Amino acid sequence: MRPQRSGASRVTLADVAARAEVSTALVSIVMRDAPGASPATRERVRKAASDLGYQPDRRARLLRSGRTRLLGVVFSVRHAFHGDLVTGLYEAAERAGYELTLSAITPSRSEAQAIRGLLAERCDAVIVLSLQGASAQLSELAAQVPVVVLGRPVRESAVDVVRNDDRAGLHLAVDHLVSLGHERIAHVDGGRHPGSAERRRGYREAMERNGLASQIRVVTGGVSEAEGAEAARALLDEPPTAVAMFNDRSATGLLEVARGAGLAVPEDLSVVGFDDDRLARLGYINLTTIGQDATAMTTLAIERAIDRIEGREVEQRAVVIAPHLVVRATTGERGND
Amino acid sequence: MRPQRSGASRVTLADVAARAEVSTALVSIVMRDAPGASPATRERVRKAASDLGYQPDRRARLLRSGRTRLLGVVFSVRHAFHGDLVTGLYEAAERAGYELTLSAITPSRSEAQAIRGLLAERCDAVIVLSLQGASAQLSELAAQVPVVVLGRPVRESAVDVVRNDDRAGLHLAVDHLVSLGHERIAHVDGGRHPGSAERRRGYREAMERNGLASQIRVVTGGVSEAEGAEAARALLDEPPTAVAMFNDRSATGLLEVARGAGLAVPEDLSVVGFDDDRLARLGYINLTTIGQDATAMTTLAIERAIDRIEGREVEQRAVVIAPHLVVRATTGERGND
DNA sequence: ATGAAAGCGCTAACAT
DNA sequence: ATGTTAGCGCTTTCAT
Repeated sequence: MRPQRSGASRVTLADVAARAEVSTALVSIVMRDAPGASPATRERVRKAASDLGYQPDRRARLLRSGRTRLLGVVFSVRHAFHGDLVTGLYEAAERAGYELTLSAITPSRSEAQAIRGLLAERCDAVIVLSLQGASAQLSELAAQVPVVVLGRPVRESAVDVVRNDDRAGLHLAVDHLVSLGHERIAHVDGGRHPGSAERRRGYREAMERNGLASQIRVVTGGVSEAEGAEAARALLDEPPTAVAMFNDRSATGLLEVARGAGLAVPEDLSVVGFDDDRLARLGYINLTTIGQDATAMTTLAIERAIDRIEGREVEQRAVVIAPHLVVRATTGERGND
Repeated sequence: MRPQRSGASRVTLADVAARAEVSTALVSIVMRDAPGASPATRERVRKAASDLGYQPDRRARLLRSGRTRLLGVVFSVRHAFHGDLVTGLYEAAERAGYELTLSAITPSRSEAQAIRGLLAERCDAVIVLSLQGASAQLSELAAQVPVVVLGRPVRESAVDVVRNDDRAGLHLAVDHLVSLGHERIAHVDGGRHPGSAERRRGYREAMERNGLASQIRVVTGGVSEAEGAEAARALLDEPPTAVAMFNDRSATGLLEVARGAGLAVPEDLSVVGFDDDRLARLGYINLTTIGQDATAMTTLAIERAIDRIEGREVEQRAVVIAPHLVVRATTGERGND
């Protein structure tokens, strides 16, 4: 069977070399901006390449050079925040001279499948944005290739982790509410979601530090709008004056229910989210929230991956990034209640 | 400079062959499930491969065989609906024995850059999910590789298009509202968004067909929640009894404003969205909407791409898929107004 | 059924 | 500065 031509421009280095009347090695040098070619030749080769519409074949290039300068990224199509992270990863990778190859987790494609796909591409390292997935898999993977987990706390000692400081995030949220005069501050948590335990702890610590230990009230929530809405119903019997939510999505669900029940925000109820995702920034939601520094996280993740690839020593496996408070319209001074 | 080992399992075909005591050609045959090996050998080779944790190198494989069986997908990290499409594409590609490689459009990575990245991977075809981007680029691209545009109407005759029937979608929306007794039915459009013109036209046609030409009322909207909210304010002066929105996101914005203004949904106002995206399905939004058949669209897009790759004749460049009505909680019988 | 050998498009030694 | 040559890991004739 003859190889398909598939209508594509199968222009090779050799074609460019022939047209520029030089050797293929020289063309390779020019295309890579490597030293060892006269300006005149460079000029001529570049012209020939663009005349022919030449595109270097990444596979051949990388096959030959042994390393790929390719970073695999596992992400989920369901999380808006992953989109922000992917954005940052592309930027950071480009700065470092690396390429990115994406592999999605979907409802019908598991984290394991996504990772397998990446391994076949011979990435130099893998960055995992997934929120769930068995940690054991990660250890196995880490034996094959350096792994950096982004945003999720993992216990595995074989992988690097870059993540947000969830405890500090809830300290910020509670302190902000306290500074507005609130005392009856509840927390709707993330249920069994990874990270939920740490945010809960941050909430408790901050309440205690502010002398509000007796006011501690944790309601089981979750990651979704619907779970936030459900938690809201549980809170409504005896509404607090403020609530720190597990994330922005659940905060949105709570807002909807609270307003439906006739509570004005922030006059009757102040609400703080977590993530600062696109949702929170929407004009009509305009949610006060805890921002994760996506740029810092992605830059560090890429840096860390490259450190591993290039065999540099790394002092600590986990890097924790400080979050920041974003004040918008859903928090205000405690009213007379 | 020695090629980096990057700590990875650099297990090759040759290693497996050595361990199984056969030739590399035979290992290749077994790994590809190609005919020409005895069951006993197959068994032995497979064992050797798994003992060694062998992973075929896709680049080398594809480099040699000339074609890639690789489909490039350009998508945007900002659109939730693209996530659904990517999900479907993975499934359809797998059924067809093709691999997918993703290239994201982000706020800092243009459609052109995303496409360039794909070309360097020597995909056999490219599927573009982008909503914006210059059509001229697509023609250029189409000269290099078969291109299928998914979901966006394009005038370019050089590319294939698979998309939803937007006009039919608005027919469904209006007919549904009419069947509930509504007459004062407005439409908030998508502004300059591609596809907006066709949905507007569908709305007008359906209104006329139902003898409601005099009730036609089109308000400029957009694709986002904020734009929907703004349109809502424009409508509130003289609220209709029902409104067909450009999409689910803008419908959400409108819902928020309408409820804030004391309008009950669906008692005072019925609302129909468009897309049936995750937003619409959320319990507390529960939006009646027009569903696009993501599965059909993705299956057809993959089919079409493969038809082109394999040089089959294609009867028509554009395929239009029928949408369907999803009735949820935001539409009801017209009240006494 | 199995193996030897050529070569995909490219890069990296080594020549000149 | 430029050319020659030998592979990277795999698939694919073509022998056996």
